Amino acid sequence: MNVHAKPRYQQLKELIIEQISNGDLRPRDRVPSENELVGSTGVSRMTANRAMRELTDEGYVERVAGVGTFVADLKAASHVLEVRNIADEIAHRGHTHTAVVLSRAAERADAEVANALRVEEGEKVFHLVIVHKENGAPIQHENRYVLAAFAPDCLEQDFTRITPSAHLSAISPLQEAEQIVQAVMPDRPVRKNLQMNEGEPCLLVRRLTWAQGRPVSFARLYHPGERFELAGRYAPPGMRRSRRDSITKVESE
Amino acid sequence: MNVHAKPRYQQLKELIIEQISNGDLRPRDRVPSENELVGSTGVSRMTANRAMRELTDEGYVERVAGVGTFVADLKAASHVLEVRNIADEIAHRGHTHTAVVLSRAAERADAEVANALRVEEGEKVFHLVIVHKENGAPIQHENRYVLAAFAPDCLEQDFTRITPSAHLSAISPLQEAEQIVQAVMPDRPVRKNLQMNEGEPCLLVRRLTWAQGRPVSFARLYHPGERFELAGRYAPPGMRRSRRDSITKVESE
DNA sequence: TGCACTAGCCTGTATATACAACCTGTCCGC
DNA sequence: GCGGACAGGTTGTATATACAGGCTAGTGCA
Repeated sequence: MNVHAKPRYQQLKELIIEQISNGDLRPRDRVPSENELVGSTGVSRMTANRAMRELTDEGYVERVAGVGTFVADLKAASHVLEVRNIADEIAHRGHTHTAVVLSRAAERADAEVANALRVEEGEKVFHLVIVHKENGAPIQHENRYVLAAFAPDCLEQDFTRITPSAHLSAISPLQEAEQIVQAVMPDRPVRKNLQMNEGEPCLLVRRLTWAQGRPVSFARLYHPGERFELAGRYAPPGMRRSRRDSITKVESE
Repeated sequence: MNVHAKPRYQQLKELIIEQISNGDLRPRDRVPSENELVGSTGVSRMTANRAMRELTDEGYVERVAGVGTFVADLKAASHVLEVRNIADEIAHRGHTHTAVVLSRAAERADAEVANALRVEEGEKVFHLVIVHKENGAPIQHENRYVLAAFAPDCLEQDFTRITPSAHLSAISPLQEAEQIVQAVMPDRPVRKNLQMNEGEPCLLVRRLTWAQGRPVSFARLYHPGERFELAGRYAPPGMRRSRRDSITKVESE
């Protein structure tokens, strides 16, 4: 084997992907079994197994023990948006991130917050309002509630230097998140804090974050419609494209 | 080995994940080498290799040949939104999808479309305007341009039965997509077609789709702000959560 | 005819072995 | 003192082998 050649399992994967792409193999078609691939390509069964296993993980094929391997149905159009930490995004563009803490307080959860965080009404929470700026232009109005029990020293943090999200991660790795994106009209305080024109819409991201098996933080993130874009790049499972290609972009000025 | 036990490589993965979760292993810490794992757990090196390789794919650890394996840095907050085919989404909710084709025409690409599709100005494209409805309520205004060379029989399709996206997939599997989400105010025709109130914002998804190595379609998808939400659920790489958990949801009425 | 069993293929996992490529620290010669 | 060669550990890949367990079709018996 040529030293500079791609690994065999990778070559085999690309061979199958090529046949799927150009129509030689269509959805539901049977893919040669591992032993057939051993016979036709000369690799060992373990190598064929690895290739097919990775194609399974990547969504190209489906396998049934005892039956065979089949080309997966097209997942028609499933596109992905990646939403990154605001400070990281800004840094990634080489811009400077600053933040202004408008308010920080310990509160009792009202009905809406309690419902979002899955706790009893009246549970102690910290309430933060922060405006994030990119090169001085306001880009995100963060209205966040943090479960006090999870982050007891939350109010002592310097949120001009560390985002609440980063502080939460530092306490315990974030397990998962749910978020909802909507277009809304900002209320007056949000509009003024983001220095938006009247009649301009906001992109609103509502995000619920889990850690240690329970929701620990709920945030409403408002972004000015004219200056903010969520961008995502999607490649089908296994195109071996770096995850880092997904970016979130801001149009500033 | 007990017949009913989980595979050994899986047990080993969970062991490492547990140590990362509870803080025994912290980001940048060194993870035992494959040979050390062989010694401490009794599995073969190939089994340890598979476990660590999958942990790498799933983002828990990073490996450097010749050096070792290290716990990956927390990707602070990287959240994902999955955007699915509109007809699938509606069907998934058990609602009925209908579509109205407002216009279909062969055109020459103007500067903006040509730029988006990376072709020369004047290239032949098909232009479709379709309103998608969920249980009768307009939910998406689709303004799409399709490269004529890629889908020559595009204008003959019955787009009340098959979405343009599905038709494109049928020609050739879609390779990748770029999309940008923004909050905007609709122009008059869009507002009327979506039966929106004046002053109500739109969620605008601009999507560029690749197939066979080149962009083949560019679409602007407008959604009424008050009735539409993009929802995403995110779990860190390797939580073994089904991809299907990610949903896009519409609040209807 | 109908049913149970089995042969044979398939995937899934586990192991031992081997070699290549990569990285780092050390030792030796200049 | 400096630099290069080298040893030893690490990951990455490839193979042969083995056995378990799932599924199907066909055989053969009642």
